[in-house]
Amino acid sequence: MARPRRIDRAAVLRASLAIADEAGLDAVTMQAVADRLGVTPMALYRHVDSKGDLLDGVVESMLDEIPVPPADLPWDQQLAGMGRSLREVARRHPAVFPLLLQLPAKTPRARSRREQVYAALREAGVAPQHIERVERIVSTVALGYAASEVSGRFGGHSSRTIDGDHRALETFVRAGLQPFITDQPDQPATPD
Amino acid sequence: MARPRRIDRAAVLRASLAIADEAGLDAVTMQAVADRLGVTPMALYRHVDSKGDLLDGVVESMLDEIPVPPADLPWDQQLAGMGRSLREVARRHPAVFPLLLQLPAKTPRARSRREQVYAALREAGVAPQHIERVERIVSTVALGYAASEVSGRFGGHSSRTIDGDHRALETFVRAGLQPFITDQPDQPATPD
DNA sequence: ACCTGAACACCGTTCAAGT
DNA sequence: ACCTGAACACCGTTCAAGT
Repeated sequence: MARPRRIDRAAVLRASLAIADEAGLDAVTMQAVADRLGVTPMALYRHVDSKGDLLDGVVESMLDEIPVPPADLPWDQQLAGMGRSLREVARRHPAVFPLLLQLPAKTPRARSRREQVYAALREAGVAPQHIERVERIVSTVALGYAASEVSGRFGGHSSRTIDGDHRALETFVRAGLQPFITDQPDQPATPD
Repeated sequence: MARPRRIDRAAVLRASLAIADEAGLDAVTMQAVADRLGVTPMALYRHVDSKGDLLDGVVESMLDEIPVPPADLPWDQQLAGMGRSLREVARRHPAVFPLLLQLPAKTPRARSRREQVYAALREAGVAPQHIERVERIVSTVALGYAASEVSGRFGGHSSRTIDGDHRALETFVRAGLQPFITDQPDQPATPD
């Protein structure tokens, strides 16, 4: 006889993320997650394969919090907007966010975020044969910088310094892109 | 009566790193580390405060493997050389390397690596008030990119693609630096 | 179909005791 | 000073059993 399901995978991931936000990654225990959902630890195994699978799911679920930027914005504002969103997600989930840099970006969700960056880079005039490479670079700076901030790698600097940092980061990326833009013949694009 | 010490902190960190390289981060248990050193797990606590302390030590110990580049090289070759070294360290220690992005860079060792980058950036002509900021950006791309590669975030692409990626990364960084270089008045530096 | 009780092997950490 | 034996609370995971 079929029972009504009391929890599902999404609920498990949500509870896990909440615990990580409140008490850190080590606090995310099958026991703690189960407690928060009002079930026993064993019940979780119907919805996640293992703790590793649970963690992967939690990390990826953060991608949903990055909004799709309006497509009618200029490319540099689209990129800057995504960067800002990324920082907000990082600050909301400081314990989990850094793991994003270790998650293979081959899931449908990761792919869709990547497409957004492709679109902005195309609009910027980046040559087609460089688009994928440049996306990897741009995404890595944004991700790595946000991760470094929330994991305290830069030490505690003031919010004023952090704001300046991000304006500098935007300047850096815009300038770094130049050699890959075709309609700028004075700066040669890298071969291959 | 003083016994001869059979292990020290350096030996503990070395054994831990070797285990992580061979079998991954999860394989690094107090038991496994102790086994490799021929002692009991409890013996480790005289040399590390906790497992977290052990892991921090292992992560930081990787910094020793980055050689100091010859100071008489042009700045861009110094930077490129450090980037290459970083990639080699990452490939030697794929399980541990990504944690470098989460380690507060305030230890003497991290500070000394940072000074090297400062020196190269000064030689490049980066304005003094931008040096620290730019170092954070440049180090983050290099670290983040190497970490992404070894943790498989980019998926398995061919070694040919990877080489192209790194030439592109160097081009990107060189170009991104331009706005922060004082003796290039056509590109205004960011305010603050 | 979904959840639980009982059980298993393993984990990090402590503390008093040995040399 | 350095290492060990014994013990503790906790961890992820399994499997048969309940509804």
